[in-house]
Amino acid sequence: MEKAELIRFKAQAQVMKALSHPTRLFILHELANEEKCVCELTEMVGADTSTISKHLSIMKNAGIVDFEKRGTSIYYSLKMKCVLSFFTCVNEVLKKRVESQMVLV
Amino acid sequence: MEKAELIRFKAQAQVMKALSHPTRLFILHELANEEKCVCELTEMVGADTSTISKHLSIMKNAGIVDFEKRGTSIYYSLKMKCVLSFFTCVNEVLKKRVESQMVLV
DNA sequence: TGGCTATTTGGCAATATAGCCAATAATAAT
DNA sequence: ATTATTATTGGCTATATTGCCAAATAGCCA
Repeated sequence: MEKAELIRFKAQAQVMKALSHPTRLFILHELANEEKCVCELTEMVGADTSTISKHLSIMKNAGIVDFEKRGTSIYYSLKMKCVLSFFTCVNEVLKKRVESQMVLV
Repeated sequence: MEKAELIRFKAQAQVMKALSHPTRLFILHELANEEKCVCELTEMVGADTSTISKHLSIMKNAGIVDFEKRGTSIYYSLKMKCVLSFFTCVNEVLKKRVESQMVLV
Protein backbone atom coordinates (compact mmCIF):
# COMPACT_ATOMS: atom_id res chain seq x y z
CA MET A 1 0.00 0.00 0.00
CA GLU A 2 1.43 3.35 -1.02
CA LYS A 3 1.83 6.24 1.38
CA ALA A 4 -0.58 8.56 -0.43
CA GLU A 5 -3.11 5.76 -0.57
CA LEU A 6 -2.74 5.16 3.16
CA ILE A 7 -3.36 8.82 3.91
CA ARG A 8 -6.54 8.77 1.85
CA PHE A 9 -7.79 5.56 3.44
CA LYS A 10 -7.12 7.00 6.88
CA ALA A 11 -9.13 10.10 6.05
CA GLN A 12 -11.98 8.03 4.67
CA ALA A 13 -11.88 5.77 7.71
CA GLN A 14 -12.23 8.80 9.97
CA VAL A 15 -15.44 9.81 8.21
CA MET A 16 -16.79 6.27 8.34
CA LYS A 17 -15.87 5.98 12.00
CA ALA A 18 -17.90 9.09 12.74
CA LEU A 19 -20.88 7.10 11.43
CA SER A 20 -20.10 3.92 13.35
CA HIS A 21 -21.82 4.41 16.66
CA PRO A 22 -25.48 3.77 17.46
CA THR A 23 -25.92 7.11 19.20
CA ARG A 24 -24.35 8.99 16.32
CA LEU A 25 -26.59 7.17 13.87
CA PHE A 26 -29.57 8.18 15.95
CA ILE A 27 -28.41 11.77 15.88
CA LEU A 28 -27.91 11.57 12.12
CA HIS A 29 -31.40 10.18 11.79
CA GLU A 30 -32.84 13.08 13.80
CA LEU A 31 -30.85 15.75 12.01
CA ALA A 32 -32.09 14.36 8.71
CA ASN A 33 -35.47 15.81 9.59
CA GLU A 34 -34.42 19.11 11.09
CA GLU A 35 -31.75 20.84 13.09
CA LYS A 36 -31.67 20.14 16.80
CA CYS A 37 -29.89 21.69 19.74
CA VAL A 38 -27.64 19.67 22.04
CA CYS A 39 -30.23 19.71 24.82
CA GLU A 40 -32.91 18.27 22.56
CA LEU A 41 -30.66 15.44 21.42
CA THR A 42 -29.51 14.84 25.00
CA GLU A 43 -33.13 14.51 26.07
CA MET A 44 -33.95 12.12 23.21
CA VAL A 45 -30.93 9.88 23.73
CA GLY A 46 -31.09 9.93 27.50
CA ALA A 47 -27.36 10.32 28.10
CA ASP A 48 -25.20 12.95 29.74
CA THR A 49 -24.96 16.29 27.89
CA SER A 50 -21.21 15.92 27.71
CA THR A 51 -21.57 12.56 26.02
CA ILE A 52 -23.81 14.00 23.32
CA SER A 53 -21.55 16.99 22.94
CA LYS A 54 -18.60 14.71 22.29
CA HIS A 55 -20.51 12.64 19.76
CA LEU A 56 -21.46 15.83 17.95
CA SER A 57 -17.87 16.96 18.06
CA ILE A 58 -16.77 13.75 16.34
CA MET A 59 -19.33 14.26 13.59
CA LYS A 60 -18.39 17.92 13.28
CA ASN A 61 -14.70 17.12 12.92
CA ALA A 62 -15.51 14.55 10.27
CA GLY A 63 -17.31 17.26 8.31
CA ILE A 64 -20.73 15.64 8.53
CA VAL A 65 -22.60 18.20 10.61
CA ASP A 66 -22.63 21.95 10.97
CA PHE A 67 -23.67 24.09 13.89
CA GLU A 68 -24.99 27.51 14.62
CA LYS A 69 -25.19 29.32 17.89
CA ARG A 70 -28.49 30.97 18.70
CA GLY A 71 -28.90 32.34 22.17
CA THR A 72 -27.43 29.95 24.67
CA SER A 73 -28.25 26.98 22.47
CA ILE A 74 -26.18 25.46 19.72
CA TYR A 75 -28.13 24.03 16.86
CA TYR A 76 -26.61 21.20 14.88
CA SER A 77 -27.66 20.39 11.36
CA LEU A 78 -26.76 17.84 8.73
CA LYS A 79 -24.12 19.30 6.45
CA MET A 80 -23.52 16.34 4.16
CA LYS A 81 -26.91 14.94 3.31
CA CYS A 82 -25.36 12.42 0.96
CA VAL A 83 -24.41 10.23 3.93
CA LEU A 84 -28.09 9.41 4.32
CA SER A 85 -27.87 7.46 1.08
CA PHE A 86 -25.52 4.98 2.77
CA PHE A 87 -28.34 3.41 4.65
CA THR A 88 -30.16 2.03 1.67
CA CYS A 89 -27.11 -0.15 1.14
CA VAL A 90 -26.45 -0.83 4.82
CA ASN A 91 -30.01 -2.02 5.22
CA GLU A 92 -29.59 -4.29 2.19
CA VAL A 93 -26.52 -5.78 3.85
CA LEU A 94 -28.51 -6.37 7.04
CA LYS A 95 -31.41 -7.84 5.09
CA LYS A 96 -29.14 -10.27 3.26
CA ARG A 97 -27.59 -11.27 6.55
CA VAL A 98 -30.96 -12.03 8.07
CA GLU A 99 -31.95 -13.98 4.97
CA SER A 100 -28.87 -16.18 5.11
CA GLN A 101 -29.53 -16.82 8.79
CA MET A 102 -33.09 -17.87 7.89
CA VAL A 103 -31.71 -20.51 5.54
CA LEU A 104 -29.81 -22.05 8.42
CA VAL A 105 -33.00 -22.59 10.43
CA MET B 1 -34.65 6.33 21.60
CA GLU B 2 -36.84 3.23 21.39
CA LYS B 3 -35.51 -0.25 21.95
CA ALA B 4 -36.23 -1.50 18.43
CA GLU B 5 -34.58 1.62 17.06
CA LEU B 6 -31.52 1.03 19.20
CA ILE B 7 -31.19 -2.53 17.91
CA ARG B 8 -31.34 -1.32 14.34
CA PHE B 9 -28.81 1.45 14.92
CA LYS B 10 -26.48 -1.03 16.58
CA ALA B 11 -26.71 -3.36 13.59
CA GLN B 12 -26.08 -0.50 11.19
CA ALA B 13 -23.17 0.69 13.29
CA GLN B 14 -21.60 -2.74 13.10
CA VAL B 15 -21.65 -2.62 9.31
CA MET B 16 -20.25 0.90 9.28
CA LYS B 17 -17.57 -0.06 11.77
CA ALA B 18 -16.44 -2.85 9.48
CA LEU B 19 -15.71 -0.09 6.97
CA SER B 20 -13.93 2.21 9.40
CA HIS B 21 -10.34 1.05 9.27
CA PRO B 22 -7.71 2.07 6.71
CA THR B 23 -6.60 -1.52 6.12
CA ARG B 24 -10.15 -2.71 5.63
CA LEU B 25 -10.79 0.12 3.17
CA PHE B 26 -7.69 -0.92 1.28
CA ILE B 27 -8.96 -4.50 1.17
CA LEU B 28 -12.36 -3.26 -0.03
CA HIS B 29 -10.63 -1.25 -2.71
CA GLU B 30 -8.71 -4.30 -3.89
CA LEU B 31 -11.68 -6.65 -3.80
CA ALA B 32 -13.62 -4.15 -5.90
CA ASN B 33 -11.39 -5.17 -8.79
CA GLU B 34 -11.22 -8.89 -8.23
CA GLU B 35 -11.19 -11.58 -5.59
CA LYS B 36 -7.97 -12.03 -3.65
CA CYS B 37 -6.64 -14.66 -1.31
CA VAL B 38 -5.49 -13.83 2.23
CA CYS B 39 -1.85 -14.26 1.26
CA GLU B 40 -2.14 -11.75 -1.60
CA LEU B 41 -3.77 -9.17 0.65
CA THR B 42 -1.22 -9.86 3.39
CA GLU B 43 1.57 -9.21 0.92
CA MET B 44 -0.03 -5.99 -0.34
CA VAL B 45 -0.74 -4.56 3.10
CA GLY B 46 2.54 -5.70 4.62
CA ALA B 47 1.10 -6.92 7.92
CA ASP B 48 0.94 -10.26 9.67
CA THR B 49 -1.33 -12.90 8.09
CA SER B 50 -3.31 -13.14 11.30
CA THR B 51 -3.98 -9.42 11.24
CA ILE B 52 -5.39 -9.58 7.71
CA SER B 53 -7.35 -12.69 8.55
CA LYS B 54 -8.98 -10.86 11.45
CA HIS B 55 -9.81 -7.84 9.32
CA LEU B 56 -11.42 -10.15 6.77
CA SER B 57 -13.34 -11.87 9.51
CA ILE B 58 -14.80 -8.54 10.63
CA MET B 59 -15.90 -7.75 7.08
CA LYS B 60 -17.28 -11.25 6.65
CA ASN B 61 -19.32 -11.04 9.87
CA ALA B 62 -20.69 -7.69 8.76
CA GLY B 63 -21.90 -9.33 5.54
CA ILE B 64 -19.71 -7.28 3.24
CA VAL B 65 -17.45 -9.97 1.82
CA ASP B 66 -17.76 -13.60 0.85
CA PHE B 67 -15.14 -16.29 0.62
CA GLU B 68 -14.41 -19.50 -1.18
CA LYS B 69 -11.83 -22.13 -0.44
CA ARG B 70 -9.76 -23.31 -3.37
CA GLY B 71 -6.81 -25.53 -2.60
CA THR B 72 -5.03 -24.25 0.45
CA SER B 73 -6.01 -20.69 -0.33
CA ILE B 74 -9.15 -18.85 0.66
CA TYR B 75 -10.37 -16.31 -1.82
CA TYR B 76 -12.32 -13.35 -0.57
CA SER B 77 -14.65 -11.38 -2.79
CA LEU B 78 -16.89 -8.36 -2.42
CA LYS B 79 -20.39 -9.51 -1.63
CA MET B 80 -22.11 -6.14 -1.25
CA LYS B 81 -20.90 -3.99 -4.10
CA CYS B 82 -23.23 -1.19 -3.08
CA VAL B 83 -20.82 -0.18 -0.30
CA LEU B 84 -18.49 1.11 -3.00
CA SER B 85 -21.00 3.86 -3.67
CA PHE B 86 -20.34 5.29 -0.20
CA PHE B 87 -17.06 6.68 -1.28
CA THR B 88 -18.42 9.17 -3.74
CA CYS B 89 -20.02 10.86 -0.75
CA VAL B 90 -17.12 10.29 1.64
CA ASN B 91 -14.78 11.91 -0.85
CA GLU B 92 -17.16 14.84 -1.18
CA VAL B 93 -17.04 15.24 2.60
CA LEU B 94 -13.24 15.20 2.49
CA LYS B 95 -13.18 17.65 -0.39
CA LYS B 96 -15.44 20.09 1.44
CA ARG B 97 -13.26 19.78 4.49
CA VAL B 98 -10.15 20.63 2.52
CA GLU B 99 -11.94 23.55 0.89
CA SER B 100 -12.99 25.03 4.21
CA GLN B 101 -9.42 24.68 5.45
CA MET B 102 -8.23 26.54 2.36
CA VAL B 103 -10.45 29.48 3.25
CA LEU B 104 -8.67 29.75 6.58
CA VAL B 105 -5.28 30.23 4.91
C1' DT C 1 -24.19 42.11 39.23
C1' DG C 2 -25.75 37.54 40.18
C1' DG C 3 -27.96 33.61 38.96
C1' DC C 4 -29.64 30.52 35.38
C1' DT C 5 -29.31 27.63 31.30
C1' DA C 6 -26.66 25.52 27.57
C1' DT C 7 -22.52 23.70 26.07
C1' DT C 8 -17.71 22.30 25.99
C1' DT C 9 -13.56 20.44 27.97
C1' DG C 10 -10.50 17.69 31.08
C1' DG C 11 -10.04 13.73 33.70
C1' DC C 12 -10.82 9.16 34.80
C1' DA C 13 -12.29 4.17 34.63
C1' DA C 14 -14.34 0.59 31.85
C1' DT C 15 -14.45 -1.47 27.58
C1' DA C 16 -13.22 -2.34 22.75
C1' DT C 17 -9.96 -2.59 19.03
C1' DA C 18 -5.58 -3.60 16.73
C1' DG C 19 -1.61 -6.17 15.74
C1' DC C 20 1.95 -9.32 16.78
C1' DC C 21 3.43 -14.12 18.02
C1' DA C 22 2.55 -18.90 18.82
C1' DA C 23 -0.28 -22.82 18.28
C1' DT C 24 -3.57 -25.29 15.51
C1' DA C 25 -5.97 -27.05 11.31
C1' DA C 26 -6.40 -28.17 6.59
C1' DT C 27 -4.68 -29.08 2.09
C1' DA C 28 -0.92 -30.01 -1.28
C1' DA C 29 3.28 -31.88 -2.91
C1' DT C 30 7.35 -34.80 -2.66
C1' DA D 1 4.15 -40.27 5.84
C1' DT D 2 6.48 -36.05 6.10
C1' DT D 3 7.02 -31.54 5.00
C1' DA D 4 5.57 -27.09 3.24
C1' DT D 5 1.97 -23.71 2.51
C1' DT D 6 -2.23 -21.18 3.78
C1' DA D 7 -5.36 -19.55 7.06
C1' DT D 8 -7.64 -19.21 11.58
C1' DT D 9 -7.71 -18.79 16.55
C1' DG D 10 -6.10 -17.70 21.29
C1' DG D 11 -3.32 -14.92 24.05
C1' DC D 12 -1.08 -10.86 25.10
C1' DT D 13 0.02 -5.82 25.18
C1' DA D 14 -0.64 -1.25 23.45
C1' DT D 15 -3.80 2.01 22.07
C1' DA D 16 -8.41 4.07 21.25
C1' DT D 17 -13.13 4.81 22.41
C1' DT D 18 -16.94 5.56 25.42
C1' DG D 19 -19.46 7.73 29.04
C1' DC D 20 -19.83 9.70 33.38
C1' DC D 21 -18.63 13.53 36.63
C1' DA D 22 -16.75 17.93 37.66
C1' DA D 23 -15.07 22.29 36.21
C1' DA D 24 -14.90 26.04 32.98
C1' DT D 25 -17.15 29.08 29.50
C1' DA D 26 -20.72 31.85 27.37
C1' DG D 27 -25.09 34.09 26.83
C1' DC D 28 -29.56 35.54 28.84
C1' DC D 29 -32.54 37.76 32.13
C1' DA D 30 -34.09 39.67 36.49
